[in-house]
Amino acid sequence: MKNLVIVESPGKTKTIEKFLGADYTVKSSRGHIRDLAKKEMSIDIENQYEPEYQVADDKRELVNELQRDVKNAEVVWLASDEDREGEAIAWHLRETLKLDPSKTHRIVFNEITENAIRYAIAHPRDINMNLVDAQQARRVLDRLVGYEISPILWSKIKPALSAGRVQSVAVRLIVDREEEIKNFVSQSFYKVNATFSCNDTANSILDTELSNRFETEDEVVAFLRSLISASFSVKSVESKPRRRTPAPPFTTSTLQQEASRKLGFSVARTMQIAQQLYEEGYITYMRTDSVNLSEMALAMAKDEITKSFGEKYVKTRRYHTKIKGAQEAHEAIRPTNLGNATINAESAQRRLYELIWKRAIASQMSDAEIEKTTIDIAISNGSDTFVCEGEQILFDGFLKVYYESTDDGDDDVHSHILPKLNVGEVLGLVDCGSSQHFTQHPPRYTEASLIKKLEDLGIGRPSTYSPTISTILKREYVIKEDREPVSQTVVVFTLKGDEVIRTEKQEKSGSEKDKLFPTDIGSVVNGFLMEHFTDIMDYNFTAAVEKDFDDIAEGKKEWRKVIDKFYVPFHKNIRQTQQNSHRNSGSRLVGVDPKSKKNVYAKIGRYGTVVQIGDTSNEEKPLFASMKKGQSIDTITLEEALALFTLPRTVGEYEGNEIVVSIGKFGPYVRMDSKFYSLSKTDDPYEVTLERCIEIIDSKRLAEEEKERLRALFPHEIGLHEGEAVVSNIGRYGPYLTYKGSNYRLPKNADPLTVSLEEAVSIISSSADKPARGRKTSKK
DNA sequence: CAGTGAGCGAGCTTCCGCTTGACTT
Repeated sequence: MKNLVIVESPGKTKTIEKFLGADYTVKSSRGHIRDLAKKEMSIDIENQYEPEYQVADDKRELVNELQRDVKNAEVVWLASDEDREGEAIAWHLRETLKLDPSKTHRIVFNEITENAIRYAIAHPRDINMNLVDAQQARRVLDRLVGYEISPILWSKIKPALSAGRVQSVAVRLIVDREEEIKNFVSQSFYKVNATFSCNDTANSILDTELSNRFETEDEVVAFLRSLISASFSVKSVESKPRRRTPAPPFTTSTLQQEASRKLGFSVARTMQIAQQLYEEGYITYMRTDSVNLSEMALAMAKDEITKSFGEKYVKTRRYHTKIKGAQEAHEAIRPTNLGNATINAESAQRRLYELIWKRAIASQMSDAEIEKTTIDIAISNGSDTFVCEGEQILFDGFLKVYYESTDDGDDDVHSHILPKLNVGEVLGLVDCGSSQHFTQHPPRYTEASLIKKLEDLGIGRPSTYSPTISTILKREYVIKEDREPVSQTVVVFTLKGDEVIRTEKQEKSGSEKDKLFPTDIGSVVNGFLMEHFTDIMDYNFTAAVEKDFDDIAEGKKEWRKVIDKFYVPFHKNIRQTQQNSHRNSGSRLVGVDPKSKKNVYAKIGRYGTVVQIGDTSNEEKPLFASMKKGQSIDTITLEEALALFTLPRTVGEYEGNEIVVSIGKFGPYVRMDSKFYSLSKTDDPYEVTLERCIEIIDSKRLAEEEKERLRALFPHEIGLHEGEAVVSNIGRYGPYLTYKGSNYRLPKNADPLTVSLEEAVSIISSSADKPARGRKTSKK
């Protein structure tokens, strides 16, 4: 082997190998190959913050393999991404693989085309140690923050909690927003709407809203009364041309937002499906902060748009990133082949692909031209006007394929054509009324809108957005929940002839789906961090340290000095907080238990939120009970708290045995005759009836009998193939076949009892070249 | 497999950013 090229992502190796020919072997590092050792701090603080790096266990084999390849290569080309992390990966490779500097080159390309790669090979450079140092500073800072604050949380609040530069700010955003919502005072106001008739026979009805809004019922009634003797005429008709411009092609964050709004995908699901599309070669890399499209992509888009929509729809646009701290090592997310408007794949993949295609294509299309018309209608005895707005799309441009959603759900641009009217024309009032509205509190975050906010603040990176959400959910700092709409009384006034009629109606509003709410633990941890680590919780902390990292990358600062300047006061604060702060369980006195006359508290216990009867300082040990889902320290009532102590609960008898309901390690259960039966998610252990318990017991027995019956049928021999038995079976992961000691997965819905021998053989032979998951492979 | 929570003390937990495999019955 003459040349060894090492890139980050294995998805790229085949293509690059094809471009470079037989003299080059392309391998991938699969991201970072080594990191600070996981155990303990692994930073020698006494020795200028010297990091202790270690190859992770699951990277050992890969590193050995690269080591062998390096021995056989004459020249090694380090082709990791062109950003801070990529530069560090190249350096770690050089250090770990002990590469000879004279035979090692650093190259970068941000586009996988033959030209770009050949150009890169022709223009190698050295590893940029300033950039590497900036990465080391970033890494060391994050470790110091995370590994010094987290243990304080363990001792002061609860074990196994965590804090970090990114996750703690993400939680703060959610806690702060909840606080805003709690303090929000809804104001009521009245809108007045009127419908007029005119002489345009094709379009004779005009829906309008009054330019003024009212605060009180009296004002509304007075205004509506004044209309009884009024006449109405067209005061002005104004048309203004407007242009709409397409959104740039997707980055990780905008893809997550749109997939959430348009397809209802969670952030994790979007990334999983995007990964599949990337691996199948359908799209470019999915973790990127760049909106840039390659010249090749621009040309492809132009072709496709010309072919499908005509030349008028083409407008080549080059986008530039405005996001803080963007590193732009990759292209924007786009289809690899813009000629494919869709793909033949399962529904979720296809829908995500189509979204990516539309967004990329639309970004290269002409502006939409819109005419916006505003009609003002004068009231003869008043100064307010009724206003009507309409839009007419003169040229649809990019709207032909794509319109970006907003979080308010205003999803479409459509023509709303107004009647043709002349100034001074007299109009007839058809009907008029007013209804009460309420100002809305700021919206809670969704996964995707939280990521957008973090991105705007320059916090986190495309590769960590989804894992950050997972972390704060896993730590139970936040929960993702729905809220049912609440019914509200709304006052409505209608002008009927000479009378103003007041009515009331019920309106539902405020329903929420998949929103992020802080938990008790999230609020308590946030409060603690805000009190003791104000600087790290500052929304601008990351932006400030990024400035330092940039200075290191430009050689203006030394990374160890930057870290020292941060660490000395930080560590002093850590020591003081450990010593001086009190244990913080978020405890609240709920009331007094009427039976025992002891205090009842709600607080964070070792395993979650609990209610406690009695004080810990007393001789007697207090009683504890876990809170139910949905209950919280702030809102639980004494009654609810005391109700938690009714478990274990005897609900009755069945077959001569006592039935007891309680909550165990694995959730709520029914116990009878020392056997356990889990309650389903919808059953409430405090409420569940004897009848329902019997139903649960019986259905579990039935299910077990059915299992027994099936077990007796398997393994099932389908027949012989080349003298060897083909056997079907049902395992933990669905139906599968066994043949010659290997397993082959059957399609999900296939019936392993009736599957024919031919089908089975074809499954076995077709998966011979690509091993199915779970198939036994020969071990070395 | 069907707790725990006080207090004693051992031993455990934790960060952010790069990137994909593990691979079962």
